[in-house]
Amino acid sequence: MSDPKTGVPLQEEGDDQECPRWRRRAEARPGEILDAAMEMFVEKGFAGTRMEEIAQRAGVTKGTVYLYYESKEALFRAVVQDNILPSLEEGERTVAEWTGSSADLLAELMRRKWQMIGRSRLSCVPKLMTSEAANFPELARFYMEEVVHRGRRVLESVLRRGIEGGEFRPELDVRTAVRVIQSPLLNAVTHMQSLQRFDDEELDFDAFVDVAIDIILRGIAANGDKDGSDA
Amino acid sequence: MSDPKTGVPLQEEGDDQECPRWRRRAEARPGEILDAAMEMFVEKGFAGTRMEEIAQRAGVTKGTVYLYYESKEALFRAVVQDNILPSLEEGERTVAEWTGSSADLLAELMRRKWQMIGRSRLSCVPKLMTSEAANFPELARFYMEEVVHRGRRVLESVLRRGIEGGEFRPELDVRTAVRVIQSPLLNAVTHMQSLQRFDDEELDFDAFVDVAIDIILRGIAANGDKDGSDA
Amino acid sequence: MSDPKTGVPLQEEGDDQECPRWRRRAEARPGEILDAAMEMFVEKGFAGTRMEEIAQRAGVTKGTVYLYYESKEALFRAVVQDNILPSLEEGERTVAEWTGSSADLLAELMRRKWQMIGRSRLSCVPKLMTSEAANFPELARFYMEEVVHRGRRVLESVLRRGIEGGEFRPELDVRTAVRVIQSPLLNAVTHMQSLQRFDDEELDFDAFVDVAIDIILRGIAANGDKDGSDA
Amino acid sequence: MSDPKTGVPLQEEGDDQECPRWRRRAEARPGEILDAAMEMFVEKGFAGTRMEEIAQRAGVTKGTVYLYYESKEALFRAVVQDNILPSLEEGERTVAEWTGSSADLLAELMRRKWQMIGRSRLSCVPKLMTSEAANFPELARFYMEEVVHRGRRVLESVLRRGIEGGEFRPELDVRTAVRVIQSPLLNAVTHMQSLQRFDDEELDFDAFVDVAIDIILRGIAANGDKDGSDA
DNA sequence: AATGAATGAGACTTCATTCAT
DNA sequence: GATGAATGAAGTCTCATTCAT
Repeated sequence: MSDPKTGVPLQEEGDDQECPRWRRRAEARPGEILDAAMEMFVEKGFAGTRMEEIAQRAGVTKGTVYLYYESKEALFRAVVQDNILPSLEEGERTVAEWTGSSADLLAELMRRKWQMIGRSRLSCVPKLMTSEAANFPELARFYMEEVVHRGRRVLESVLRRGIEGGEFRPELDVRTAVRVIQSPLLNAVTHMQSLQRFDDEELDFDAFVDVAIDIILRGIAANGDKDGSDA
Repeated sequence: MSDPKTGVPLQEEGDDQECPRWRRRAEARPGEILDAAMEMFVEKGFAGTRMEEIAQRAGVTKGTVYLYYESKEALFRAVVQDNILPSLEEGERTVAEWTGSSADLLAELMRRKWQMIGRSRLSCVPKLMTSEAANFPELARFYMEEVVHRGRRVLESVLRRGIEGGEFRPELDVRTAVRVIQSPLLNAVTHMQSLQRFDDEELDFDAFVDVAIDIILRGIAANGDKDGSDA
Repeated sequence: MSDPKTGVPLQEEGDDQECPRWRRRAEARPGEILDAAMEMFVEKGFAGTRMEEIAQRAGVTKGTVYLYYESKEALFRAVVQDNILPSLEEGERTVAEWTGSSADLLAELMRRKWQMIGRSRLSCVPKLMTSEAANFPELARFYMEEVVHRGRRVLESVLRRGIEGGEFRPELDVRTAVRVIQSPLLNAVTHMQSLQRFDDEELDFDAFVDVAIDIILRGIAANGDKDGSDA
Repeated sequence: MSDPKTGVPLQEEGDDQECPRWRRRAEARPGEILDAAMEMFVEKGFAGTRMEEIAQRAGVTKGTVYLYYESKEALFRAVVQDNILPSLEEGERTVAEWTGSSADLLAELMRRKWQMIGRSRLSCVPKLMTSEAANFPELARFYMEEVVHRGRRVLESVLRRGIEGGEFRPELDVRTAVRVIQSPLLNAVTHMQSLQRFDDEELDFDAFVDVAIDIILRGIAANGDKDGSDA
């Protein structure tokens, strides 16, 4: 969780003990504002969003937003950071604990990521960072290092493990392959947050993930083995 | 080409007849302005870009921009449309005329698209439309129909042809597979236009396209045939 | 004393009769708030001071200030009036009762005024009125009449008495001379409240008063007598 | 002259050569705005003045002010600096070149200062700096050093010269006396800029200066000589 | 065709004031 | 009596757009 006031990451302070009734509502505020801001930023972009719209959508007035976030920029940073942080270690743990085949691990990672992204607020981040990178260079660097690079490392380790186990083709250029493998999900999420509503050809996202897994696993499988994770 | 003044698609008007010497230079203006606008819009987004920055980058003053484009919105529409239109029929012609294998056709299409996109101004469009869709709904619909859907139709026809010819797996869900297949390139282009500069892990785009083609062709190949287009 | 609520001058109302124990502390509040307000107004000016700063400095919260003063303006008026009123008749009494020489009386008045001003809260008033006159015309008129003009009358009477007694030069333009005579102290007080802290050349205010008295008394002394009050 | 944009002192640039007709007006703008700002700042203080009022008084609109001054603060700094700078060396030159008596020199300096201050825009500075010192500490320091201290040095040198020449009393505490001597004029100027309009007792400023000179010169004169500069 | 001074609507932000607790 | 969350009017500043030259 980041400090609502500045948007800077923050370690826990244990000051939640005594809490008058009427603060309950107050403490929910930053969350409501954050959600409203996220939706607006995704829809209209940072510069295209008015603070008043965010306030309205959160059910408060302009001034109230400033009680919790000291500027529009701080609010944007908070949207990105608060939505990223909870999901950071997720994938790394799964890989470390996995005992099955590498193909199954890869499939599992993609499905899980899909679930997490698709149904949580994390899904806004790739679209936001793509759109606003140049306007928030600090944040962009943070995102690249703590999210993108870390995500790549995880996938690379899975690929190497699969190659060593003879599951995946040994001649694969691991670093490049990882980027290819990430593409379908990344694309789907971004599309969902922007052009989706103008696309009259609907997409069954669960089916999409299955097809992506299928094609990728066949695409990287070693010779004799062309079974994807779901026959 | 769209009418510089309104940014609305336009069929040729034969009004170039009388053309004093000094208009030559003048007619180069819209192009310079368009390029400058494209760069700024990609970098900072529509709302985040100031007309004066565009003018400066184009080497003119603010007022001059308004001689050619009647508003900031018209300029944005012109950037998108003028960069889209030239490439529209491209793929369709290639498919219609192709006589080789479907796998080779698919690989050729991807490489060609890459060349076109990677080296032309078209590459800005996916990023722009992703970021600004909600702010330009008309344009978004136009883009979805005339570019995205048409592009899908082309790839679908290639897949069907490959399936009929026994090259690709018959059980493929064609419409979904198309979206998976498009992802790597789409992703690469978008990344290039936004987060790339914050990514210290460089990427050899030509290699990336080859790996993507390789994985995809293997991923969709029918049983006995797992050769990608370049062994 | 002015009514804390409105800042309007007020004759005593006998409403202090019933007074529970816990009001004791509460009745100290206006004083603390008034002092805090005075300091802030002197430092930052009326418009430049925030109610919250005043509250903080007084050790209460914003809401509490409004329990005692109905608006920021009322608080400002109270600062000025409450600091002026106690000192109003002071000088007049001294003159009426004086039996010594006029030169000594003048010196005594200046020293006493200095003591009163220099060490009391009255010293903020000239600076405040100089800075905010145009924003508080009512108050400015009140100040001019009840303080400035009354002060001039007092000094004029001293001068006239000295002239009649042959101590001071008879050709003196009394009304103008009074203003000259007032200048050094007025200036010192104002300087103390504003630029003093940026002045690295310190000033011994007691010595300053002595020098001022010395120069002035010599400056206005009649022929044979050029002794200041302190030889 | 300070750079209109930032308010920072500036050395001359000789770029006035070719000047289209319509720039004439434009180049007068900063001056008009500066005058308007000066009047408003003196009247209402820095925080109490609205940019729109300044614009209106200068006969332009809000936006225009920002073409010439990048912020309200920069405008304030420009008001102070542009009004101070022209008068800086003035007094020092007079003293250096003087050949008459020290008493006459002192009287001349005071009269000249009065003329300069009383009739020029410089007169606003003492009031502004007194009121806003705490809000513009940089400027306050600049003012103290370049104006106040320099002014004191000049007067001190005159006093010392008079003492050495036997005109003024040798036991004078020069540094303190200087402050006493400066008071009347300083006070008059400040009063004129603030409380004057609420003071129904008018003051003949020229007479005031004469009386001040008279009292001061007698006040500091050595024994036998009690002639002011004007018998 | 080109300029750049000027405009003014509109955005971000602040802060005096209110009020439920 | 005291609090501090909430409000919304008002102020600073920006920038798309216009227009005289």
